[in-house]
Amino acid sequence: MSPAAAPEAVSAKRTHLMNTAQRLFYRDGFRIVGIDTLLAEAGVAKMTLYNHFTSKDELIVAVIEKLDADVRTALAAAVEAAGRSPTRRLLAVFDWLKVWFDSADFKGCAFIRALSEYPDPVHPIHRAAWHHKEAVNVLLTKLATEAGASRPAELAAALSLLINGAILSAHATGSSDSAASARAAASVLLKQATI
Amino acid sequence: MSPAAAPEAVSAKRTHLMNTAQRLFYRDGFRIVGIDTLLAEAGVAKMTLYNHFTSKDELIVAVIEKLDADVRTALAAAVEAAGRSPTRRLLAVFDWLKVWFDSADFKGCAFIRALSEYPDPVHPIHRAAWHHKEAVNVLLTKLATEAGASRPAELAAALSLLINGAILSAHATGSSDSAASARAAASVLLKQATI
DNA sequence: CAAAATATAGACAGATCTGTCTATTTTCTT
DNA sequence: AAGAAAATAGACAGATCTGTCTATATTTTG
Repeated sequence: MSPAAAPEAVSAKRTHLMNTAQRLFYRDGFRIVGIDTLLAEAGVAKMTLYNHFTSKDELIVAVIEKLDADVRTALAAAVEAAGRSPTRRLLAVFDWLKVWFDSADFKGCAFIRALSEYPDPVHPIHRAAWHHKEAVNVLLTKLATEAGASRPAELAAALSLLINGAILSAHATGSSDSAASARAAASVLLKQATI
Repeated sequence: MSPAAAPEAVSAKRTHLMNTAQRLFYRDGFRIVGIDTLLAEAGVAKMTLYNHFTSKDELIVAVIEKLDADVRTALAAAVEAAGRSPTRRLLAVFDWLKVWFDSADFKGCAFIRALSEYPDPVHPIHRAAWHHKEAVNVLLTKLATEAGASRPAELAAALSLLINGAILSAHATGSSDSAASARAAASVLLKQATI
């Protein structure tokens, strides 16, 4: 009724475009998927895209930021579902990884792939992708603190390395074994950090 | 004199082309660097390229395989230079990482970036890149065995995750700190594995 | 219902891409 | 010095790319 009553869903077309973009970019790659392919798949006119985004790069950044929010929400939910034991909560991250690795359309990490497709560290897409990894690291630091690690930031840094390494390995091998390797290593590091 | 006397250096032009390709691909990316750009930079005719390689993809695979050999040689040398202590030899890998991260033109790992630019796991470029990571893992397993790890393959797997995670982090942050994080974690895991 | 905002199809520009072909020149080998 | 092999420049095809523009149609809003 009054202005600013309905944020509306931002725009159905915009959302649909971003969903299709996310799916195609993840399946085939950011650079290889062209605007025309995306528009045909989404069934949306070209000018609609360019009315919502000034460029393909801006669309990619928007997709990455949306995915960042979604992944963080899912990860936080997985941690919550693990109960109250700080150790279990921390290790739940690695169980969550395994489930992800075993999912049908798993093709690595969209953020890591974005970092690599846009290797210039000052590129907005590169930065947006890394921002997600930093956010996850903040969560890990919190979990490490709650688990009583003597130097939580240090433990979280190591866990981040294990996680990203495990994602890479799972992508290349098609196996989810790296989740167990990472979990086992994380468990050792956690014990060592809480002595 | 007799046939097969001189493998020749395979071909000076071919080598020069591959060197230029490696440099440009690493600097800017495999997909973004076009054949024409590469040829202009190398000062080589297009038909020379297509006489040595059937396609751009084949050139990329050749570049990756050459880089694989070079990196493995450098890594082995770094290990040898670390002396005879098995622990020192294993941890030398992480010191070598730090030097690499701090080098002027460091832009992440060409193999990881190739994996991400060609995300389809059956793509020849993806496979060639992963082959390198497997070869490094073999070296790590050997070092873990010599260091007396009870389950060397398990330790090597964890070290591989730390290494690849550290490379990603160094690329995105521009800092070599992740080498120290990975080294510290590796040290803990090694001690735990040799109790 | 009328006005304003949004979406449409599709042509278009201009650049780029990989790979092929040809005709000429340079380099190597004997 | 002569013949074979390798490299050259550059045109060319045909496809693709991002982004712009226009004129029409649809949807939303007051």
